[in-house]
Amino acid sequence: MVASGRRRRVTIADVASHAQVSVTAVSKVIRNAYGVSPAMKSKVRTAIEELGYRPQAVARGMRGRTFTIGLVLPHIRNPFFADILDGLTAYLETTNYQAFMIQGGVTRKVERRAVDALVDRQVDGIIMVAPLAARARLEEVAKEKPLVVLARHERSPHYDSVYGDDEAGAELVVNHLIELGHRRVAHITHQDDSVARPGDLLHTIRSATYERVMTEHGLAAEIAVATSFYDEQGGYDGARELLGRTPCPTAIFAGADQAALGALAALHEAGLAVPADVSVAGYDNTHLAALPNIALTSVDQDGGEMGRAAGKLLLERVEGRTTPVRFTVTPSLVVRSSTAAPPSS
Amino acid sequence: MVASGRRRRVTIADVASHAQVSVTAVSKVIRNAYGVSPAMKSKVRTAIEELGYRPQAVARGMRGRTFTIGLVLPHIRNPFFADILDGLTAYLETTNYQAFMIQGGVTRKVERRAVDALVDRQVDGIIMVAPLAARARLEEVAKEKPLVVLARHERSPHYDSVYGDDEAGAELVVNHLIELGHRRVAHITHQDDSVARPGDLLHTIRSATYERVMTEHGLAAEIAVATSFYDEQGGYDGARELLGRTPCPTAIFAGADQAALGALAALHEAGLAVPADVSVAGYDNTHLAALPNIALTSVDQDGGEMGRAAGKLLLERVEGRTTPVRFTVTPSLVVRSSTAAPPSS
DNA sequence: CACTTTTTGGGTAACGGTACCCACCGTGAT
DNA sequence: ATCACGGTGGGTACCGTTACCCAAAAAGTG
Repeated sequence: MVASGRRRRVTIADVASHAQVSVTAVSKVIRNAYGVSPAMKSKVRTAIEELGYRPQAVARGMRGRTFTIGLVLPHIRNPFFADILDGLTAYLETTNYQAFMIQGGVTRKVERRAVDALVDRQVDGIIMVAPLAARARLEEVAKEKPLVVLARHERSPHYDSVYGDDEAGAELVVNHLIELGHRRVAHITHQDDSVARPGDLLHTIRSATYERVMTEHGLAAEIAVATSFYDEQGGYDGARELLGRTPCPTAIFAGADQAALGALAALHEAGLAVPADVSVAGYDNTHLAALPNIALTSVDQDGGEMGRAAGKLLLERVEGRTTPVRFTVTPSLVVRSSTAAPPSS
Repeated sequence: MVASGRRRRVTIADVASHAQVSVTAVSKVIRNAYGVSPAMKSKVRTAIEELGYRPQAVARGMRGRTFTIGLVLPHIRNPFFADILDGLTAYLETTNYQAFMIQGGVTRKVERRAVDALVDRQVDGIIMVAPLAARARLEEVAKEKPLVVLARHERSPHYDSVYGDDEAGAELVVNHLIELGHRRVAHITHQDDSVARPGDLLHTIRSATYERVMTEHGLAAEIAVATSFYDEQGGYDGARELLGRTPCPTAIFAGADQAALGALAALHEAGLAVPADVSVAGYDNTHLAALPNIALTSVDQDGGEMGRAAGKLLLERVEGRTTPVRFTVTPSLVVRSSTAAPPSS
């Protein structure tokens, strides 16, 4: 009645007395545990229905599961993350689990707080997308909760990994640009607060692959890398830096679509036409890349599939699996009109 | 030791025995309740420190608060939502609370599931951004948990509202376009699964204001509205529909930046130059609008401020306030080069 | 100095479920 | 008729924390 005195929730005891059975019986039915007759089952089900009972996850969590999993995203500005989330959500809809999202942010400290917050709230498992933490820290986390790591090329015995084959993807892009006739292909890469092994980070793999492929084509001397961030501002800054060098590149491979958008902006501002003067390619094939006025050549990797896989692997771990599993996605190149042969000059 | 037997967490009892005090004392210290001597306080603090104790939110939730609040976003594809989330997160950092995000999706059914999931997990309060639910349903939710509704112009006695002055914002845009000399100004609006009163929905307000301002300028005959969605595809479709009409508009006011991006794409595809042939304006002033190659005229409303305000109001309610509060943000127009005088033809 | 009041610390019953264990029942085999 | 047994239902301790209550000690009062 009082404003602060919110309506008391229906509990398992209410259901039990309404159905004239024991609390245990109700619990068994909702967990569909062994040892309940069909008659009991339907009697309890009816009572649950009639009272609109929903078990309180928090209370369940004290003894067992909360049916909650935590998704740690660096931020929600990258549409590619939205694809991952959608895939995960779609998968979880077939289960009793719910995913909550929390921002891992741009520093390890914030990321740690986010993970701690999830652990403190007894989630049943955690999915971390492109985490900054060192591998040792991830294994710590995995010791507390089932863990799946997305977008890092690690294989730990203690958690599962889901990632795209960034080496193959980067190779597709760089080869594409070189085949078009470009020699001065530049690259925009990312640097953050991460302390993972460089070889495990997707942006490091993309940039290392860029350098390798350039070298393999005898273009080692043309290697030009701008280090900034995988976001619009980063791409803008990176492109400006590259354009300031002499000679100026005829193609830019941005390690992410978001950065590619920033690069397009910088090129526009510099009065350079795309692709007539400079070609631009990105990575992730976000839906913005498909817009006709952007028409960005990009690497497609199925984010939805990655999210789905992560959810599936995580629940397997929640159910008890302890052997590590790795799930990889093969990328493909989507050529659009932001890339073309270099100016003939 | 066993793989499934994860390390037992440090509990309040461990802290108590380590500090040689009672469980009650520890509880009092972490809640900083009344009745603890400074000596006791420091003794307990040290023990907590030494054991690395963190209270388990789930257990706290059984008696009181979980220190968790739930944020229901329709989706995470709109960068404007990211601004809101950042503002909220920044505010909550000054408190003990943590926000978890969940997708409300595009249908009322999914939204309901999301809210139920939060309630079942005993969050202390809920923030819903642009909810689809009817007002009655929102009041139901508010009966269960403290609630703040963002981006809907409702004033309920049972929850708080935070929104921008969409009437003022829309007026700014339409006036701007008319002052530039446009007469055939068209509008792209949004339609979804919502069953709120039209007058409470921001997109309805924006479109109604568009019609009102047009009429006030004697342009009632020029009113042209395409109904689709506030996203890239919706803007694309809407613009194509508008371009198919005769006479074709010289300016398009898209109700959201995301839709404006789609409109830009459609115009580009149709071979029309912006702003030479057609001017385009959006709403929300997302950071994409600021990119030089997009340079979208848009309405700025401080999403971060809205998120912060929502967090503050919600915690006030959690603390016991029951009188409704309304927080509004005054928008401002940011003119960029996507709008100019109409072709002289 | 006796007596009240305040301060400080602790015991313990909840909170809402789960899961272990036990009792009962009817059946089929001996 | 006795016994063992799978199937079914229920009693209850426990999960980690809070908040109510009480007791003892300390401080203040006449």
